[in-house]
Amino acid sequence: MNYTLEQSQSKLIVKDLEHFNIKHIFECGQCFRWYLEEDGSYTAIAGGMVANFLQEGTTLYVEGVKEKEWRGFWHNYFDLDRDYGKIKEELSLDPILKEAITFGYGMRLLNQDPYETIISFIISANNQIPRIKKAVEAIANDLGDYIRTYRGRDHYSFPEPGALAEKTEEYIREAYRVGFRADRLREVSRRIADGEFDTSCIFDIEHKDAKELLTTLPGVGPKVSDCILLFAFDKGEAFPVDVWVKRVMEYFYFKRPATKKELEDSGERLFGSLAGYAQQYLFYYARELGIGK
DNA sequence: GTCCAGGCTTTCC
DNA sequence: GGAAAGCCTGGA
Repeated sequence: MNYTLEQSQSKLIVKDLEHFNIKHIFECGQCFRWYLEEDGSYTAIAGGMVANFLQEGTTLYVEGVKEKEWRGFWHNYFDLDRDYGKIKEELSLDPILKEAITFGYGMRLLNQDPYETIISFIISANNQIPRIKKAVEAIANDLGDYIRTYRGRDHYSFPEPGALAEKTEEYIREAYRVGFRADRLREVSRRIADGEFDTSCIFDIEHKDAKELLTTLPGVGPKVSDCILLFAFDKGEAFPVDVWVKRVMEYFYFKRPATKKELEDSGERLFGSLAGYAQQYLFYYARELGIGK
């Protein structure tokens, strides 16, 4: 993408951002480590950094990030090498998606840390976004490294797998309020820490095989697996079917109740290799408008 | 092999 | 008090 970077005193100014809206990006449910500040800016923790983003039009004011860090981390985190204009054009051939894209025009799929994403989405099962955010934050505050204090809040990085693997199920359940998910978090962390499960190889295998491999982890079913693949492993064809996607697909496309398999297959059938992008536009659209509820 | 009901922790609306 | 970005188990 052709944008320009400017360093102005303590802030980094990113100009001429296209297909980029910080609210759409953080509030489409793909990421849990962010805070909406009173001035409408977003503070996010990623890559061992705490950054604050305030968007005005196509300009982004960034606090806490140096130019080198933007180029070395945030550029890729925000998926800025991808041509969203082309993706949106192709998906807009579908009239329903055209509407969803008009609504969430600035959504981008973040490239997030694999382990943090795996843990976050195991926690997401049968859970609500505010609670998921609290649990992820509690884990980081307890086991992560202190980064800095910003607007009165202390921020910590997300820990390495070994840290959670060392804790007991009881401790994890009570300290982070994750209920029945506690032992899954411990076991998955242990497998990754011990090298039993190699996350890096998932980048190199195709979506279907990657999904099968991830679902061998306790707490990772088809939906959670597709979320992890879409948000951390660059698998744009992954189509996570959650309650909102079920609602929106039944409401707009099937116009009747659909089976689990019909819903899972509909991503590839309707949107092909862009199913994951379609899913995000539809999810944001459905949830913000309460469609099918 | 596939499908489905019931249970699961806790909090938020 | 029901619902929540579901998964796991057991049984048909």
